[in-house]
Amino acid sequence: MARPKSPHPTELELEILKILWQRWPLAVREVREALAEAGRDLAHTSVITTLNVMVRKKYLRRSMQGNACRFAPRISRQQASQRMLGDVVERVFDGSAKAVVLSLFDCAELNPSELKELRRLIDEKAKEHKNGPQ
Amino acid sequence: MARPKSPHPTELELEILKILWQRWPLAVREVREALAEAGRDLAHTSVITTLNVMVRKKYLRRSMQGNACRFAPRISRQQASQRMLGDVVERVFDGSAKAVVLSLFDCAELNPSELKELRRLIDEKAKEHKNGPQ
DNA sequence: GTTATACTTCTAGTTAATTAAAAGATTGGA
DNA sequence: TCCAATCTTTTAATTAACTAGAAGTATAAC
Repeated sequence: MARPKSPHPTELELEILKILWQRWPLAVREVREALAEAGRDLAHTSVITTLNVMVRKKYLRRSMQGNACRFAPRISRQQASQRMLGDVVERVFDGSAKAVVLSLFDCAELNPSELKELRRLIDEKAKEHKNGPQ
Repeated sequence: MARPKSPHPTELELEILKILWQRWPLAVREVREALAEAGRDLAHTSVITTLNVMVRKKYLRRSMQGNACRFAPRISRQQASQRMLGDVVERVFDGSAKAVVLSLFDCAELNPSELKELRRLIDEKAKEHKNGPQ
């Protein structure tokens, strides 16, 4: 076997998805401009190549508008985030949500109001559990 | 620019780190056996190559025992996990711990006792905040 | 002393990811 | 009509990751 392909959007692919999650469908030129604004200055052809790869991977959908292509996301932000987090939870933390939260305390500096917010989220989830998932 | 190198241990590298976090230092043969037990059956030379790459990347330390090499981790499990999670938090969730926890609810099925445990963790963290970090 | 064993280093082949030049196609104006 | 602009497709170069054969070295066995 050789280099295995990433099961998730790569760095550049994620940048592109973030752009398209905000606004779609976009022409290549528009994607390129947004990337440049985000500090990623690529040749037009580089952007096309990457977009077409992402279509092959089913991250994007491609449609034609005249002679130009337009691209739209095929996976939602929630879907992608959840899969990427789930992968880290499994692979790195062996599935332990507790370990994740503990690590989160260290890597994201949380102020008291954010902690309060988190507790509220958990209480809500616990209540939902008691009443059965809707 | 070409393919950028991963800022984190790759899949295989993480598998190896997990083995060495449990028990170290290990000879190549021992690492190979542990990998095989985990379902990853590699040639002896493949294991050496990877281990040496990991030394170059400073993930491992190499020492000699007679004519054989022995390898030990140079980064802790906590360090690695935190960096990998932190990266996902930044890149995927734009730094929002709240979004991470919400996603965690969906990707890790949490039973009521686990939720209770999580709340305890948060309360503890909040208290620590009130008293100032030690 | 030669041979088998156990280890290493060296070399190299494969695919994914990133980048972009070269070339081809279409359209709109001068 | 032909040229310029604007797209695309095709081709290809580079590096990381993964894998392992070939060859070299040293130790142990007979």
